[in-house]
Amino acid sequence: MARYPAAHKARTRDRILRAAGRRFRRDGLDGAGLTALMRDAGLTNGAFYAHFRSKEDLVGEVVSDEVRRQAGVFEAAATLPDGLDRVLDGYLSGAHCDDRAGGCVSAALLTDIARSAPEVRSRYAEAAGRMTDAFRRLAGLPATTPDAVVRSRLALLIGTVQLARTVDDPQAREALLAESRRSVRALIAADHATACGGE
Amino acid sequence: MARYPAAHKARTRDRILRAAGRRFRRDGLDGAGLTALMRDAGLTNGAFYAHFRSKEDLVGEVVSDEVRRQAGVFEAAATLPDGLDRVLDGYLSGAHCDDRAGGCVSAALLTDIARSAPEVRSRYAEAAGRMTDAFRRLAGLPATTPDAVVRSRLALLIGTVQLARTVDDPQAREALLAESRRSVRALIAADHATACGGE
DNA sequence: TGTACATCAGTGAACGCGCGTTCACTGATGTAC
DNA sequence: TGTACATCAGTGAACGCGCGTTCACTGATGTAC
Repeated sequence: MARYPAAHKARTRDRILRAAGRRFRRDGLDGAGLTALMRDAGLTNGAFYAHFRSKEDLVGEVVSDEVRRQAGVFEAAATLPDGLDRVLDGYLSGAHCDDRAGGCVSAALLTDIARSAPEVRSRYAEAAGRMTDAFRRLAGLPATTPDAVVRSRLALLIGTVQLARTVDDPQAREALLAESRRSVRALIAADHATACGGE
Repeated sequence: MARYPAAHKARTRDRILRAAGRRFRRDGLDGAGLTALMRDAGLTNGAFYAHFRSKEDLVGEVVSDEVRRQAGVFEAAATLPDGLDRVLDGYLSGAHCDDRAGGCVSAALLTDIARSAPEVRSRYAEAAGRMTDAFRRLAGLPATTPDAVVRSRLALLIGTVQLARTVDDPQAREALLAESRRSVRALIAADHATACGGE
């Protein structure tokens, strides 16, 4: 009995997931083909089905993975004293707008995800729960702050980057990003007040 | 010389635009095929090229048209005393989330649009300018309120509906919508204060 | 009013292409002896 | 240590299909006489 080390296949699978993550964010879930994305991963098309049942299966895995990655960014920043400022400045930045392939999956693919198969949507929703919890901690809000409040803050981040990506004029784009940075800070400050003082 | 009345072709073109608007919002810009969408319009595939140069041309026209339609909704509401409340309650509603094919094109297709050809993006941006102006008036804000501020409010509306569409639990979805209704009202109230008071 | 006609909106088959998927195979791997 | 071998990750050609697009054509139209 001879086998490749178990880690080998897992690493290849990870390479496919990462390549797919970039392709999907750049070209859309429908716009990215398996052949191209397998070439990005250094493989040929046929190897795909040794790792995933179907393209839809891959989409679910990628979406779940990428949302968790974003949650990880929030979690990592939450250990820093100025973590929230760093995240807001980074997320609502021209650099993030320019780097669709490497940026937040929600900002790049949320409308694609919203019309995907139920399984993809529910995998997104599950991972988004982690992202919500991470952002709550990052914002220094108590666990009693409802999910809906935290999600609404995230919706502002996500919607802003999407809209900013359609604005070609760099100054107008930066002004939009800056206004949303200001707005989300104001909303979070009010959330703190609500959490402390009640109503 | 015999011709169909000029209005005939224009009406057919409009039927195609409306059918495409629904298909695109339901299935995505890549996911909707011309054959299906022409069938929706009561025509066969071949007739398409008598009305549009290419699918990309159609996408540009549809995006532009649909954003203007949304701007029209805001403009119409602006004539009512409680127009803003009506729009916020309608836009940030479960009904809007459920009606992707008939709802706001930005909420249904913004990530698709953001990665489209430059011409599609610029047509979106141009029409979005009208939507911004309409929303400024609807919110009762003065013309001096910067585009960036109004756009940031729209980003919250758009992002919220997109995110709400991934939330399956009806109560959790409604809570998110309600929180964003509250937040956008608070932000607009602050915008009024800023416009009046300075700073 | 009735008929022949030029126009052109719309038809529907066909095109090449890239898609997701399948499968017979190749060849590098670690193991057994 | 060296060789034969079973495993299985990965190859690459092939599949049917639906895509966007083209084009020779059909047939309903309003006009000319």
